[in-house]
Amino acid sequence: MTINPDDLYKFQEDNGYFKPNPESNKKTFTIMIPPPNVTGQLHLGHAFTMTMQDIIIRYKRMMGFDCLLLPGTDHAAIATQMIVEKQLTQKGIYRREIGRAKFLDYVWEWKAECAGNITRQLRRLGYSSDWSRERFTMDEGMSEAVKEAFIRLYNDGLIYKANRLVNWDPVMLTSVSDLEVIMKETAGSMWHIRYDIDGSDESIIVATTRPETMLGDSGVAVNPNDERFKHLIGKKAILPIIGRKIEIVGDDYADMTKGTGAVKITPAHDFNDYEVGKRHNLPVMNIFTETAKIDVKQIYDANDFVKSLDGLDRFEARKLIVEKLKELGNLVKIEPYSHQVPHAERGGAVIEPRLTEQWYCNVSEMAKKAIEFVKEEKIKFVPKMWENTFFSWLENIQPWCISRQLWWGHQIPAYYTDDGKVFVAKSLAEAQKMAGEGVHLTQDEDSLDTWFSSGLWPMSTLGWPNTEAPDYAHYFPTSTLITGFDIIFFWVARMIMFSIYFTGKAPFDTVVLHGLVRDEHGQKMSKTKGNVINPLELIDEFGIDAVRWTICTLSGQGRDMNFGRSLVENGRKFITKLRNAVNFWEQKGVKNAGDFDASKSVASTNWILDKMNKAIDSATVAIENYRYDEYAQTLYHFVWDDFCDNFIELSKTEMDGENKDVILSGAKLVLKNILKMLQPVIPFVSAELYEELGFGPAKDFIKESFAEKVSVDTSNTSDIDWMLNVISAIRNIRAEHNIGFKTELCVAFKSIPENGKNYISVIETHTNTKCGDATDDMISSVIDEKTTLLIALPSVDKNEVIAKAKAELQDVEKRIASLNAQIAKMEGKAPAQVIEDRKKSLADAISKKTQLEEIIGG
RNA sequence: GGGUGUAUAGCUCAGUUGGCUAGAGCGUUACGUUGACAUCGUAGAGGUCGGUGGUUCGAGCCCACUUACACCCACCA
Repeated sequence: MTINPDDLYKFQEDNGYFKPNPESNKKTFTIMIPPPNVTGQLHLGHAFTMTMQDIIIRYKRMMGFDCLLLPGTDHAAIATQMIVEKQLTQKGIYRREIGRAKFLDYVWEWKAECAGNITRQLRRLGYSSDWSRERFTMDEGMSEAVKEAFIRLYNDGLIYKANRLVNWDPVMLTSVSDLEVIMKETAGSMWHIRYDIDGSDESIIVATTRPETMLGDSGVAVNPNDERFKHLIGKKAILPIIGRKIEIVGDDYADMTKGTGAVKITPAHDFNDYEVGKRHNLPVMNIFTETAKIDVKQIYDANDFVKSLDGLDRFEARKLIVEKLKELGNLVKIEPYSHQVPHAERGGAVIEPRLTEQWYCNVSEMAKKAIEFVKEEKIKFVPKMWENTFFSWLENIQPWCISRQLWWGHQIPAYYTDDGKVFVAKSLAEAQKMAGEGVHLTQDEDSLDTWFSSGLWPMSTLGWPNTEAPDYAHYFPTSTLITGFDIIFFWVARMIMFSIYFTGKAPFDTVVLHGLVRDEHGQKMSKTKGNVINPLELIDEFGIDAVRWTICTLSGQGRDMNFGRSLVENGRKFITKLRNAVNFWEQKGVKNAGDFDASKSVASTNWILDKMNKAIDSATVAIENYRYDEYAQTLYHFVWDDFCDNFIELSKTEMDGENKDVILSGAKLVLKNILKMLQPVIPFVSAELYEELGFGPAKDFIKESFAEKVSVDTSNTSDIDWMLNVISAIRNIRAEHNIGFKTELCVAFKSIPENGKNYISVIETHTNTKCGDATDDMISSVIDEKTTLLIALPSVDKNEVIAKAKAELQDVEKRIASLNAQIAKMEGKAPAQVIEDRKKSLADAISKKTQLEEIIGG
């Protein structure tokens, strides 16, 4: 019987298995999804984040917490608007022509389709979230939260309007925040241009990477300490081409070591120049349209040449201006120059600083609080190193430009009278009340930065601003946030700031940050490289459990994760191994085995139960510390090496004897706990096997408690470890001497209750002999504890054994010498325990030496 | 320019507060496999832990310097 994961998921979803139960008085554990953008499909990075969350949630559920995993999506203002606009443009539909309302209809249509896809994909991942609580950052409750937050911040004086230079995207025609600007190293040129000095034979040479902006120059800055130019301060330079007289000012901003030491000042198109201009009262002249084309209307002294540039793109204009300068003889030189050019994160347009009026949010106080909370460990970062990144950003935080000239998003709840008075209110009606009856009001056309609403996510999804909302009261603050490090500033920091500001509480107590998902060789996945892996295709090919398992093995230290198909193949192999082990025990009748009776336990069951206890311990520590990789590794090693390779093999020789019952019941107990530990990672296969082994219906496995340790007599477990070492050593010799060709060396293990000792027997069996047939009469030699295994192999050529022993003796002697030296140096300085250990090693080595000498001597 | 991270086997990576002879998976070599194994088992080979110097009885781990790569931030001359 196999179970279709999608069917099991659907059943569990339909029957409320993923829903929390606020009525229960269990401790809550809550994770909010980092809402994926409604811009397309989920990628592998999403699969990682979501699986990491789901593993923790499933684990915590088994640990007895009332768990809420809340799903949802983000409207992703600029990204989504761009995608939809692009699609419409291809169909010959233009946003500006159809107008805001109609355009938004299209976007909502797209959103519905896209969010539907995303949620379907999340379900296929096995994301055990409560879909009845699904949210979207632009749904009604969210709007309520956004308005409330905006109004409160406005009333508190933290949100305000200001006319400043902003990062302007001349393609999307909107402002963007500093974070949305990506600096790209770009090969360009440095143009050295000579500006003559008014009323003098002198001239000054400025260097620039953007000659076209000279049309907006209103000054030249030199360093006041620069002996070369000191005397020019206060004089005027004559702007070539136009002939405008512009002031030469002394300002520290001018760096004597950079360029020519003199820098042209274009206050309207450069953030630094803007500041310099302000300091020296230089005029601000905007020379571009909103699409970054030359706008001659704004250039009061434009001559015919400049007029001929009207409407030209900035880069086109650059060429013509450079030509002109060359022609006029003002171009001194051109050097190739590589520099950082700002690009829009979305769309990639070259950003043009532009003077506009925008809404800002002053977050400096919030940032201080956020830092305080993290320093006081009210919020912990995993891994901790990200705290530094977090601090350094918050310590230098600038006012956040929150308005966007976009249609898709939360429209700013500000209303203007015809004469420009502003009323900030939740609705037109409320604004009307404030403004007075009959006053004509229009709402601000702009919308909010998408991160403004997602910054409220952990609160707003639960019902805030209604602090009485049952979910908010019960599940806020949330527990853990799991997301990529790339949105620490965009999202994590904003959530923390907002939550503290509005509720006084941290939105979560732990932030788990993971790295980027790369390909097998650590290369970034990109379409151009063709190494992008679609998670859904992987699921189709390998099954969701194998994919989840692989994700788990790779999600560890918060570093980048290298993902390749071969790793998923390994995951699939592990699952196959598990199935085969279950299959083996089923054939042996484990289903009908009774409860494990510790009083009848034998060495091998004690041994495996002891290993199980240790596995439970280390697995628990691993997952509590978000060390998914260690969790997976612990289980892998326990299942494959301890349980399959050793316990199953050991039990084969015992299964036909009087210990059969206890072995089967022991195996059953171990199997159940293995499945329980695997449930969070591979929920579907584990559920299927759970049912197959008769533990209960697959659908209910998710509700099981987590694996628990059992009390076990460990007095004779080391015998098994010793024996495994013996077996391994025997095999080593056998392989080296090529003994046992066509035969299998079977090592049987037997507990004799009469004398309380464990014996092992080394048996040469023919391949068609059942392993389980090993019985007393097949024992060819009985080895007592500590007897060297070499003796147990009568068929070994004596000379070879001696040769080998001689070689080994040399190593042992070296080791004894080294240990002696170490111990001598340590004496009185190292901890007693360490010295003891070292002495024990020395004793072992000496005893080994004696044995070897006996062999050689004999 | 400032900051962070990484460097350990052919590849991808683990390695807790320093402590016995540095581990895993894949790959590789040899042997075996019709008895749970869509393969599996067993064994082997493979490492002066990026470099130099230091602290220590003892360093992959701590300190200083250094090299290479990656990423983040920063005022585009």
